[in-house]
Amino acid sequence: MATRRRPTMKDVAEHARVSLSTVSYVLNGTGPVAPERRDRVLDAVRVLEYSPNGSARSLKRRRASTIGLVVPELTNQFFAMVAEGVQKAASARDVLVVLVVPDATEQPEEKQATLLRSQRLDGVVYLSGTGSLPTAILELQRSGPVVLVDEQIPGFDLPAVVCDSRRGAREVARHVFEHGHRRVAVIGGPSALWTAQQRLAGYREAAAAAGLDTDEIPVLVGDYRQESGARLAAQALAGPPGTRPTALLCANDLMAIGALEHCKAAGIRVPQELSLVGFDDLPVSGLLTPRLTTVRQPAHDMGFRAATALFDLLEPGDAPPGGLGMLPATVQLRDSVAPPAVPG
Amino acid sequence: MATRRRPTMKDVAEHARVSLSTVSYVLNGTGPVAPERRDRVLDAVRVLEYSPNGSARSLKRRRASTIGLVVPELTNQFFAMVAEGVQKAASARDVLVVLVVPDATEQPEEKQATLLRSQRLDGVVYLSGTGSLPTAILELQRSGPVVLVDEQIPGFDLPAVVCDSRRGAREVARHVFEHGHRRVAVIGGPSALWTAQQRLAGYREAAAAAGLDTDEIPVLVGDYRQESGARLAAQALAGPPGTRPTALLCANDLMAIGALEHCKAAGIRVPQELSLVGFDDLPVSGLLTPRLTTVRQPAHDMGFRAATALFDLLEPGDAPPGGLGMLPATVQLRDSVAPPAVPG
DNA sequence: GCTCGTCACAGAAACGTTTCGAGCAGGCTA
DNA sequence: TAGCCTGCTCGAAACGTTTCTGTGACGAGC
Repeated sequence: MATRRRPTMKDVAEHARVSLSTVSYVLNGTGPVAPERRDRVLDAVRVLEYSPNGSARSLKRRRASTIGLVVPELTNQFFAMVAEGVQKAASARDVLVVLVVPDATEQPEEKQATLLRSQRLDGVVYLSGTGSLPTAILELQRSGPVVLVDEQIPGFDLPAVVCDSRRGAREVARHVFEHGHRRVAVIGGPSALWTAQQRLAGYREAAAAAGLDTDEIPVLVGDYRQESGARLAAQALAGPPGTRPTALLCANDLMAIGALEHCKAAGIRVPQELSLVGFDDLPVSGLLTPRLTTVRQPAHDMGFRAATALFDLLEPGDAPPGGLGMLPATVQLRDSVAPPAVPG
Repeated sequence: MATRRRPTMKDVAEHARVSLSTVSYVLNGTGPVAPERRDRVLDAVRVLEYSPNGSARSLKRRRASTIGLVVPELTNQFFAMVAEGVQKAASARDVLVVLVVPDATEQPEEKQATLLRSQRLDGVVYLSGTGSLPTAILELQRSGPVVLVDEQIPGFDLPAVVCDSRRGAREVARHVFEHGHRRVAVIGGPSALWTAQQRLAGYREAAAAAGLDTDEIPVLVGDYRQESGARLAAQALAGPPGTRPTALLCANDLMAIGALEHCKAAGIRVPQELSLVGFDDLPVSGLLTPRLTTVRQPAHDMGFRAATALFDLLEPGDAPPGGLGMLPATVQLRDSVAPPAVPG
């Protein structure tokens, strides 16, 4: 017995004794079809177990019903949460989400653009994370809509869903300064990234408001990964005891966790000897000892909004590219901040 | 100026003054083409910025160069790590990975099968996680290759990449019993899942070896999520002090973390008053206080192998469905296990 | 009783590839 | 020189949809 091939619309049409176009009309709900013939078609579909060929459909419709999701790394739970939000918005529209993790690939940037141009993706939600060049985004953007998450490129007004990182950073830093810290260090993100710049700016605003000379605050540049947090914490705390910072402002939770890791290894007690704050509020951050004081971003919501905005862009029917705008970032006060051991 | 349409092979052919088929031969490396004409084609491709239309290609080739990745939830870092492994194997072959998160969707199971039948996915890597019915997998499997990760369905010999959960569970439990614990409770995974069964079996083997009556060990059934860990820990520890278990064997780290969360809230000191072990070795597990004793699964590698096996299945050219087999699970001894407060 | 619209339907032309078969040179063996 | 292979090239037919255009039938209006 020959392996039976998958049924096509033609088979359905013959089985239902109607034309190809009628089947198409029934399946898509376009065009008027008499009830009796509609039922015949639907029956045939059921009997033959027909399901439409997505490739042919994409080819004809000039739309893949698929979007890309570029994530720097999945093991960062913040990205994972955003990804779930994107998934949710997409699945509600029967749109597939293809995952692109540039770091796991060899030729990252070029491939991405090629991918979009190959008509297999209608658009892209882009999470810039560990410091890739934003110029790649512009290249992408030439051939299809791109919505940024937590990123903005000065001078190019690309659609983006962002959080008020600056304000969040300012408030969490203010919390630190209100405890009396005067010598602090910043473990920042990749300086090319908008979030890194915003958070740093927020820290500086708070420092200035506390009467500090912002130029004297050391800024160590990390890559938003745990390892760099540990390494830079070691570096920041290397000086002689009297001159060491009493608090570390980390631009994301992962680096704060790395810093905490270093402190445990080095026998530095947190928060008694060193205060620590992060950014993102990962699910795990509340479980550490001490529980990490940080800033929460509505990750799931950001992903959902970004995807929704992308769909609005793709079908400029009804709504303007809404949903964009600045989401609040809220400080989560917990246990990793305490007054410095030696005030002043 | 009219918005210029995307160039097609026809445009390339005209620009290079060759036929359509010649262009195709050059692009795919199939069929002999004289060097001089080959260069003409390649030039034209560059000049016109041509890139092939993926939909048309898929339609003609009867292959989408896309696989599906079904994950119960991304925020579980174990799944995220597996996903990265899958990504890596796929991107090496220019295959796209579409993410399917049934929980984020409304009609989970039915949609998945439909998806595979629509020729938009060549195959699927399936991570069964929080307890969906394995029967859905069989339905999927009827219309395309499916490779399971950390799951096996008795009676159906589906390709799967698994870890030796049973052995890992046995050894970590033995470690607990060697510390003198006699009253333990199991916080298990969904009983429909192979991993849950295996791990429970491993725990029981160790208990039997320690001379315990395995029937007397309470088994609380969770769903591999943190919340259920916290809830079930509360339940397990509810009895009067003398009868409470002195150790909790948790079938994955997330539930162990939940249990730890409950202990902190309830003022139960770990490991002094209660020992705790998990399974998976999430990146975060070594950072908790106390650091969690658990069993490491090579998550990234599992994902990579599963995807590789899927590709072998899709192109039955060279290798047999290799890469399948049982990977080792290695115990990570850390600080969450100590002798019971009152031995005996 | 004829034309005119409307309503259902069918035919056929795309969409952009891949690939089979045929054609057409030119060099080789008899 | 006739025949034959070999190497390159092209035309054309798919692949399975969507959708434009055309065409009967039918009722209404003069």
